[in-house]
Amino acid sequence: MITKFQSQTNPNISVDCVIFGFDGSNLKVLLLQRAGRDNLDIDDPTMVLPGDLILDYEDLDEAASRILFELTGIKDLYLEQIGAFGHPDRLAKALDRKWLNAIRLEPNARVITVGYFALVNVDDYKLRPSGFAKFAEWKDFREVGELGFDHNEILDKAIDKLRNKLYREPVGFELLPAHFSLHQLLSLYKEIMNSDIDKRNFRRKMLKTGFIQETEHFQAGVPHKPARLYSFVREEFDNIKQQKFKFY
Amino acid sequence: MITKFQSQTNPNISVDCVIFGFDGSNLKVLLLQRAGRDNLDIDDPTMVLPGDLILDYEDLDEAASRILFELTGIKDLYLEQIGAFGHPDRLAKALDRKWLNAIRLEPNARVITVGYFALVNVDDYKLRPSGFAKFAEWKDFREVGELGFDHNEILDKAIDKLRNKLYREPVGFELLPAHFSLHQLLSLYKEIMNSDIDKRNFRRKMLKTGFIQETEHFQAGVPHKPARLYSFVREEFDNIKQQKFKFY
DNA sequence: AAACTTAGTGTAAAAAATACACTTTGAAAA
DNA sequence: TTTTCAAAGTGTATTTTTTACACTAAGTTT
Repeated sequence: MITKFQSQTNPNISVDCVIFGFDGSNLKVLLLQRAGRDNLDIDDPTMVLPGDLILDYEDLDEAASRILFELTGIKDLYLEQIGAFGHPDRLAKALDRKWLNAIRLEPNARVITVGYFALVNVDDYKLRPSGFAKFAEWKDFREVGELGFDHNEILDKAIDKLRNKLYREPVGFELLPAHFSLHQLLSLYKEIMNSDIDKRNFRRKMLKTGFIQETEHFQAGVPHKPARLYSFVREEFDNIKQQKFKFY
Repeated sequence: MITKFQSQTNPNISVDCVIFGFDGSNLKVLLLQRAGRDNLDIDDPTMVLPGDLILDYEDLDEAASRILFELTGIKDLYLEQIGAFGHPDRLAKALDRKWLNAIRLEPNARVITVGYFALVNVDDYKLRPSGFAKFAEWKDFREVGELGFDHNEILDKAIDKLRNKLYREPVGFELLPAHFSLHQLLSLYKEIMNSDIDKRNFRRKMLKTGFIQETEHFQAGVPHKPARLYSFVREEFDNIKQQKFKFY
């Protein structure tokens, strides 16, 4: 990912992706170990977000899609820009510099990065682990340590954006399989929003929205009453979307 | 603005600012005519958002502040990043190319721009019109025509962000004088949100928030009962900010 | 003093949010 | 086959919020 096409890349602009996944109880972030053992002989255990310099004729969104595809094999996943990060010292830590010197054609170039967050269904991801998977790790978002570059800042912003988004639109479905139980959905909301939500009220409210559709499928292989599975009907949501205005 | 410091600028990264103002009934955007008559002999009537390449050791926010200061003389104004815009063809229109060739040291460089929106109190702005003012224009945001580069796209995104922001936080105060009537505030909300809002309900709701404080000042020079003026108490808002979670 | 213009106010009805606890169902174990 | 276990699934009453709606009050101008 890193050394390929280096001559066609723009040395000043990169894209970094925060890939969120949900394992049923915790919100996870996909992290990479910066120095893949076999690419390089520098010993650098730093974890980072997946990212790369952009190619010369590539739009920013395309660059993000490319990086995500190379990493997960998933083509159409939910992707949203977080914003640009451009502090002049964002690449100034000692280990960051060492890595840049080993890897980049222009290690001293100033780089602005554009952050993205992606939502993936972890099950899909497991289907085609890429060559990177060996050095990739799903990490509980609350337990992420110090990352390379300014990636902690990007991650924080991503979480913020995700919360804000979920507050306004039902993006949570992107993190779940096509058929999910209301319990799964509730857990997801609780986890992302970091708050308790009443089960009965949640059900009522969700079902009333009209974009959660009952299916004929049920949970399987559980040692208790299996829950009915539902699916998300995007069209219904799109209809409803003309939200009422509500101000502070 | 444009020719100054050109050798210290990064040729690949610029900042563009959408400056919003409110004249009491309409939301305005500050536009510049791209070719200042006395700088250049190219005849280019294209209107654009104020913007510039960033300086080598300047953070993105700093660059936006600098541009805003140079233009308006205002130092501390509300500023928020919109995001990065990087389509490979964003500078490809014929007039855009002509302008770049006339102005830029590296006219063919790919440029990613980072958009910002700023909220200013138009009264403050009037106090110190800069040298640019002659070629600057406050334009009703609904009546902006075709701008240079991809600036229409940036403007659209800015309006979107502003609405979203206002939906969640009382940023409207940034557009008003320190003392304002509830009527002014209501007009502002109606205009930005593009919707009718009931006067009595608005008053009640606003006053109940606790961050609108009654002052002893009244409107002056109006041919009718003068309205009481209020002020915004940021601290109160900050206290309240731990908003309840509400989902779709 | 009359006319004009905007400021400023209250109530009732509907909708939404909240708090709260027991029964049902299927699988597994006894 | 019965019992146990674990999560699924359900309803109601109260409070809060939202909405719709029209007249009086207070200055200024004529």
